[in-house]
Amino acid sequence: MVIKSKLWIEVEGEPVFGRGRRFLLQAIDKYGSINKAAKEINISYRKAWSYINAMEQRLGIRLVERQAGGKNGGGARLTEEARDFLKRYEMLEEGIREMVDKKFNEIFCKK
Amino acid sequence: MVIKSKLWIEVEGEPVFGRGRRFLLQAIDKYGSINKAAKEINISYRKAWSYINAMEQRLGIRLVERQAGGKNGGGARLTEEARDFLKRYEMLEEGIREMVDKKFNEIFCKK
DNA sequence: CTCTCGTTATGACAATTTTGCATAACGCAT
DNA sequence: ATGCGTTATGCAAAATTGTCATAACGAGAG
Repeated sequence: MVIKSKLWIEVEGEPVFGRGRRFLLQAIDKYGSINKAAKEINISYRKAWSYINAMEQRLGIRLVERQAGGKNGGGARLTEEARDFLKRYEMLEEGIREMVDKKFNEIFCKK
Repeated sequence: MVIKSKLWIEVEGEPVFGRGRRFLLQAIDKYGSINKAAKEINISYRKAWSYINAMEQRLGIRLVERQAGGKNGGGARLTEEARDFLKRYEMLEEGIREMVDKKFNEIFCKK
């Protein structure tokens, strides 16, 4: 029996950011490619692309600069806005999971 | 832009308890009927029934005593185990949402 | 005894969402 | 021109979720 928690941000009732999207952006930053990033976190390119589009549309911010074709086939990189958003989200997530786990253990396991 | 959080308990990778199931059990306790409880929280009886079955099977605990037919057509009531589980879950949930909201405001709204 | 009533119980089908596949377009390098 | 690895996107398949219809139940009324 394990505890799970999820944290996400919504705009107009639609999710725009959460742990999965965080990992996706981080991986894009690491590889400079949506394709490689999607492989890294085990989702399809299709899904990654959908995520990015939805995020950008909902937030009204450009998060990922993309180029199809060119050197090495092209690639993608994060905008400054994306980095800022990512940084804040990381701060938000920090400590929450640990707190939840601790509480769960106290209540369901100890006694 | 709003923050959302979710908390649930899994057994063998399958969800067995969360906020929705909590409301369901509480409503069953209140009305003595799965049917009425489902209406109260706006889910179909079918879904409520599936939730209960899955919970009981995964936890290996009987949570809801049911009777079809009889006085008033029958009904359902929580077992002691269900009440205990419910109580612990309420303790677990308590304070977490508030903490998340506070953190979110500090990070995303203040500045 | 038979009928009624409001339940629980379940199967079958419909609708929606998610996932995966195929393919086009791009632009630099060779 | 051709090849390469990307981004971009339509479409179908698969999985999930929701809805509806209907059976069974058992006390109580008549």
